[in-house]
Amino acid sequence: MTPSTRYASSTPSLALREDVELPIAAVERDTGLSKDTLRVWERRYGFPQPARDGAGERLYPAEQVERLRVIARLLNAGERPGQIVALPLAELRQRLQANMPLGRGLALEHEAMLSMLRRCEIMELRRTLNQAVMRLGLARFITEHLAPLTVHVGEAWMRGEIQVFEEHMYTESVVAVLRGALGGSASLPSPRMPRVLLGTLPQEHHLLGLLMAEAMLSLEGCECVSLGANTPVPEIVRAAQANRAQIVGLSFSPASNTPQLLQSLLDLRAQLPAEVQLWAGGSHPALRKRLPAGVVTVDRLDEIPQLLAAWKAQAEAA
Amino acid sequence: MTPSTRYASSTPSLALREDVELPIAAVERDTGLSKDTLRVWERRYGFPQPARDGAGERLYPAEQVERLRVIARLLNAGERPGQIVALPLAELRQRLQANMPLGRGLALEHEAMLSMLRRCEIMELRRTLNQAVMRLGLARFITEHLAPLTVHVGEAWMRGEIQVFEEHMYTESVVAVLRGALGGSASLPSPRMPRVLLGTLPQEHHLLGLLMAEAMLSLEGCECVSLGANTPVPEIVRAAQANRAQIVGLSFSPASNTPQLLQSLLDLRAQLPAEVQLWAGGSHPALRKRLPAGVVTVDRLDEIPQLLAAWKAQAEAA
DNA sequence: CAACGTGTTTTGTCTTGGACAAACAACAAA
DNA sequence: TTTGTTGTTTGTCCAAGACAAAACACGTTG
Repeated sequence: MTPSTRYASSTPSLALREDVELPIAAVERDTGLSKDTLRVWERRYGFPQPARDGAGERLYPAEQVERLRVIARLLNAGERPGQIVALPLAELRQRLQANMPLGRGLALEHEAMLSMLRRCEIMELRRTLNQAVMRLGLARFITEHLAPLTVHVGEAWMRGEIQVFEEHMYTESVVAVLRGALGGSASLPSPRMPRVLLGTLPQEHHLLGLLMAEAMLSLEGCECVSLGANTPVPEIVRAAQANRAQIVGLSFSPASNTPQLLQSLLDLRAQLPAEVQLWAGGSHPALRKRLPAGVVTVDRLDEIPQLLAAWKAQAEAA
Repeated sequence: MTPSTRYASSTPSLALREDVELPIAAVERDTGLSKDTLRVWERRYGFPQPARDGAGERLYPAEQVERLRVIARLLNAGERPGQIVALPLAELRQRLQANMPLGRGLALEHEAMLSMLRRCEIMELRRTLNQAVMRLGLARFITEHLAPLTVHVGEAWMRGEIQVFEEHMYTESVVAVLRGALGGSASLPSPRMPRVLLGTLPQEHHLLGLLMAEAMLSLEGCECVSLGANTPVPEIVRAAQANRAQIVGLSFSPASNTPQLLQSLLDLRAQLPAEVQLWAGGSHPALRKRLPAGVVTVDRLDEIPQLLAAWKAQAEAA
């Protein structure tokens, strides 16, 4: 029923070797490029050029899959297939570097936390984070520490400097700290503030941005209902209705693809009542450009209080 | 890049109407059935039978999509396509009812919580959960309340009695409560207890079971590192190594498919050092059957203390 | 009764090459 | 700078056939 039932991740015995060859379904899963796209690239650009198994089915060498992964990232960054698919790996890597906004100097404290992450000192990391919450308060902690640190982790992952599992560990640690901090304070929602429904669309698994937004909103007195990651558009509409939400907030990491993002925002705006505001936030580049009418861009987390003030003004006018 | 860029779920103005027709990519997204499968069913079983647009492309009426959704659920429950695809909707619905183990009597308190969920009284739900934690303590709360309630929610979802967004809201609420409770107590890990690495494999998004396990383990004094949902096998191996984990715990919801589960366990067991125990838990039916050698089954959450005792005994012998 | 082969059927995925519409770039005109 | 037009790029869809893995049914053995 689901893709890749047949082959799974079967690397019989000598796993973790880098010379394994993946069938097309596995490559689709790993790179996010559809089977159709993989085949048409092969026809048009001559890459990838997978080997074939006994039955004539494609087998992609790990090296080509890696190259495809880099290509997929560049596509996300706005490059076009015809320009880059045939390029050698070194050239691709170079362009990736050029495209990155190249991380500015990082605070010493942040460096320390990253080093804890690399050394897998999870408990120590959590303790440090918790102390920072205590010292600065939750709001300042998020806007001044967590947001930039998370962006930096994301970029380091894009550059391949951080392993996937380290990024997972980071996410889990931050979730634990934030939820712990939120649960402890147990701020009561104010009746004057809006009910906010939060979520991310399908294909979008990063929920750190969402969680930080939830924290900021809760601190301002909003009643937040989160749907977590990966909720389809019609379900968000139903949830907004059922919760009588006054604002719907979505979060987009740089990973999600632009046309789908825009289309979903358009759909959502069309299906939500006009009096419900639609907020879009996250570090996706498309959010800096012009969005569909009636979508509020949340550029930075520390704008949230102002945006809420604007909402209140508008609500009182009506 | 990703599927359904072209059509998305574009339902221009009259949204939520039930007579819209969806293109094949949208149906794939909505039902989880691949485009190939949809086409081959049409060829073999005569259903679905989509209309065609001007360009000869399939357009599925909403009614057929709904029927496909029911079919997909029945497949998950073990039925076979040839037996059910051609059946009318009423018959399908009937089988869905028959297949369910029909929830045994539910405690009044649980009924109350479900009704809060349906009425979207999230804050009330969290408060009730938090009170139960206080009253019973975290361990009893989890084994006696949360575990059965979560199973019940999962079954209700399978039966279609609970909307997707309601299930998401439930998950988020429980995560908030559990993380809050864990963060508050901040139990220090004991040096005598094992370091445990937790995670779920790709395609497995349900992390409530994992979180409950993490709570139980932490209460026993284990140092837990969670990778969250959706971590590939090789990354789990790397993480286990980097964390010097002594136990690796995986969680499987009934949704994940059996052959992939078994293959992954086999892979993982082969790649982990022999002295690292591999635990598999969750409500997936395959866990009740015989698993690969060297995999410990965690049938119920309240077995965890005994299993830990066994681990300690074995560790001291070596 | 469980466990293990063996043969048959079911079923999802992969293959091919062609077609086309939406998205994009580039240039022209208001 | 904005707006419209033209040409190119690019991902998705279609068709029917082929095949291997999973599931089933059955008989046999421990």
